[in-house]
Amino acid sequence: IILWNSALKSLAEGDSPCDAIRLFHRLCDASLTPDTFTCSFVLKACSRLMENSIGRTVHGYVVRLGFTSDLFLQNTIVHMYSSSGLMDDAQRLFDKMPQRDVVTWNILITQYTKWGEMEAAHELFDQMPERSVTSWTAMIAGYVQCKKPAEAIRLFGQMEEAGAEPNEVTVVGVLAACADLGAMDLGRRVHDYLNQCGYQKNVRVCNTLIDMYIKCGCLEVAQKIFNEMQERTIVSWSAMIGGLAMHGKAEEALGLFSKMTQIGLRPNNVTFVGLLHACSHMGLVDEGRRYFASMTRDYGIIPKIEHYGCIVDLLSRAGLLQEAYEFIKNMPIKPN
RNA sequence: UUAUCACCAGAACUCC
Repeated sequence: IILWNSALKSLAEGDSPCDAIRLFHRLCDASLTPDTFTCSFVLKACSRLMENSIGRTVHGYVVRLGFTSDLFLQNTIVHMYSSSGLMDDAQRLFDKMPQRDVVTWNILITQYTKWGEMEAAHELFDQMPERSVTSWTAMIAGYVQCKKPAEAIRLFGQMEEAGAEPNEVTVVGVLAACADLGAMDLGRRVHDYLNQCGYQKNVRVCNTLIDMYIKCGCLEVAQKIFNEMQERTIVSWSAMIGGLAMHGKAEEALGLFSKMTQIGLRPNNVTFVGLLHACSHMGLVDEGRRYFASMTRDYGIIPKIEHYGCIVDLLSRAGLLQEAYEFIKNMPIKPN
């Protein structure tokens, strides 16, 4: 069963979680008895696929196998229901659980925020017996995601008052809120703080810092952080390219893009939005068209509505209205 | 041997 579990784990965490479910069925057919680990991996696969009907079946197995007192597994089930849209089922299970831990609460809080139900999330947050850093972070990130950055920052203040230590993930949320608000003063303070903690080595932290400085109009600092990063991801590059475009530095954006491809990093669809945006603001019609073509030809990226939007924008700004109109009429996807 | 919670980048319109 251990071997099966290991295989299940990697499938559940890989890019084809439905294979984990298939394997689980084979395991059952082979009349092996799943243990708690087995169940947790299938449930994880279900969560990732938003497969709540299979998830419910697995929940049934868990009950039949007598695993209901395993808190770890119960939490996984709460996660499965809530992340796949069945908040009511999740809440019902939560309500009748004989014991809960901070993770149980965090899961439900996070999922309420994901579905935009900040009031419900906050109510749970107020009710929970003890809060971990994750609880605070989940709420802060939730407010950011719901476009309430001021609330996020207010909560961050309360977190400090409560004496909880923010970690890397927390600061990402706070920095994102600063970016949305253009609150560079607080952003800088957080930046100082994270330098002291050594968090500046974290790629996601740096990416968010870059984004924050860009949104606050401080391109130089963003660029400096980008240059000094020990390791960059596609997000780092895309943020920087998009930032340069945002500030009218199309040449530099295009230059950075070619540097990126030279080192063999593959752009993704977001990178192309930034690039096309740069072209559109500089009136680089031909370049824009070339990048648009290269996107699919060289990188196999299927353009989405936002890419078509960029081209329409590019053509229209350049005064090529007729062509823009033709382009819309010929789009293979439905224009919005 | 293995399991559960939080975090990063993107166009156009409006406002700033």
